Amino acid sequence: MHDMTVSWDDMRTVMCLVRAGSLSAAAQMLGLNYTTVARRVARAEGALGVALFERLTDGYRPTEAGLLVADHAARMADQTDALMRQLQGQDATLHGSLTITAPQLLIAHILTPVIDRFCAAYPDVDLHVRATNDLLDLNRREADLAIRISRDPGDTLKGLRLMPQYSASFASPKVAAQIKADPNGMVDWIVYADYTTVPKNVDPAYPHHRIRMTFDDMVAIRAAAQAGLGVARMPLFLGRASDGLVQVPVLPPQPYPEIWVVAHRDIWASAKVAAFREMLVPYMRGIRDQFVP
Amino acid sequence: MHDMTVSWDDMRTVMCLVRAGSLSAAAQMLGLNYTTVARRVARAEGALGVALFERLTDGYRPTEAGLLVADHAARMADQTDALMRQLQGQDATLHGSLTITAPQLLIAHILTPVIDRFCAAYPDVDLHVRATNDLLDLNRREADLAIRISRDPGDTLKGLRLMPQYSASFASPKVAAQIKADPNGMVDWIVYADYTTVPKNVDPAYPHHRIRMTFDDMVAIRAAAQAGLGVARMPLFLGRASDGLVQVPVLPPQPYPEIWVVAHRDIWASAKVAAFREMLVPYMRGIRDQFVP
DNA sequence: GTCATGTCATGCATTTTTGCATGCACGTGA
DNA sequence: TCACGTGCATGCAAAAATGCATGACATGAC
Repeated sequence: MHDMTVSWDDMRTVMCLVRAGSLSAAAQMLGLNYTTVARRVARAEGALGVALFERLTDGYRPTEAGLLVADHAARMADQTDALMRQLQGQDATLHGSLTITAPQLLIAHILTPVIDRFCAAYPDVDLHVRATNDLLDLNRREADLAIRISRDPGDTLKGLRLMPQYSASFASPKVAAQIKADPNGMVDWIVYADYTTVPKNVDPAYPHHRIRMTFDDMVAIRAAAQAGLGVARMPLFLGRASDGLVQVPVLPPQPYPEIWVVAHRDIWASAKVAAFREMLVPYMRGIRDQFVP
Repeated sequence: MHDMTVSWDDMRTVMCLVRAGSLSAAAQMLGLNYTTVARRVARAEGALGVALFERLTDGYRPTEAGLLVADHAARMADQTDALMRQLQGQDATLHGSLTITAPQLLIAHILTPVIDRFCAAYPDVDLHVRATNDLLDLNRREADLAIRISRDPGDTLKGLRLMPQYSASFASPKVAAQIKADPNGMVDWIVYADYTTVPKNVDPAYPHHRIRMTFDDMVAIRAAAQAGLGVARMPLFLGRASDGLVQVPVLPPQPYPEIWVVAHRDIWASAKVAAFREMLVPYMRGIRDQFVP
């Protein structure tokens, strides 16, 4: 023991255990049995001659040395991520796996035709779609290509602006009729997350506003608006595509974050990513009027 | 296959194979059977879905992808090296392994008393001495501490100047007597490696010189001088300490590269390295007159 | 041509690693 | 207090990785 030669995979295991906090969680990350994690960690400690964890009843807590190992292993993981990207970037084939991500509602209302067409055109590509509002880490290849609603394509990422976008106010036809009948009445708003104020730039013709409720999810906001609970601000494409909603003039169309397609520089030009982009970009150009007033 | 999850140890194996050029050489580097190397490489290729090597009759030649993997693995290796140094640097114990390196002749004629004393004072330290003129890579922990004859302590290394040093000309007593008897006679030189000229700054009282032979090793040069084959330039400490050699005035004492003790910054302050330094430095101060005129 | 030496591939036995099942310790909440 | 969940250690059997032995092939020396 104490020969200072550790298996690199054992270092990776130590890193996962530090991050996960318990043997079983780390094992799940690695797709291993937790017993194996425990044994690998013990082996690493033997090889280094240092205790890397304190064994507590509620889990493994890293020592200073354990944190040091995990830190260096994290940088090794960065190297493997970079390698995978570069290999993927060199990949000139149109088969194998391609993972894209986009916000839930953009996929549901806008992107399904492109996805459908892409699958038909490239049947050998194994397309994975991750519909989430979370910003997946393209550096770690959680996705190869992302369609994002954001002004910022990101630092190590390459991006292309697909579309300008506007938001406006929408409500159920009944609520819309009430507002039209009585502009001086109280307008009830359904707002996103922790916004505690009514949107700015509302039309002065409608002087009275209040926030009736908040949600942290746009699907829920839309459902509430559809149910007649109030007025919601949302992107034009979404309000227009939603049954049971009509645009109301309370909030005139406002600029909203643009739609971008982004990918890591390393894989931007790879065959599968390029093929998807070449289908996506003209399609989005063709439906521009769904996004602007 | 082709799931893009490679074992880190397999990446290390690929790196070694790229560097070694053949399965057996790589296996020796890793302390493995060459069959294992071949199987790990095959497994990595399967996982990445890319050929990493061309199998030729005279060895494995890396493809572009293979070089890419090796490159990233090399940076991972840098991380492990840094980790080992930092762990070692934190080590406050006075037992375990300590590796020092110094030029062969410096050890033989100067350092043995220090080494002896150190082993006596710290019997729990497992001292390894690497007597070589090669500059071992302290970044890769080929040694923990080095005593070097060089003006430059190195970039990421920390150094302390131990001693200024001078060289001079030495020869067997018989040759020395001949030169003294006939300063105008031909002085035969034994010079180092590919030096094709007689040392500069020779005393003008001895006008005729020629290079009789060259060696690439100082031990051999000294032996030749001792055998009466000619005059050799060497550090003062070496000529003075060698039986059968006397200083000759052909070349007056010249400044020679200084003696430094160097270690990587990360481990300079570690207990064992510090303990050795604290024994080495005063000892060298006390024998200064062996090195200067 | 023949031999020696280097390379790699492959089948088989051994060693090592891994997963599973069981048992134990320590909390939490009924 | 007692059941229950979570987290860990350990013994044993299955699975995987490894080493060894053999054979094929190319190259260069004689």
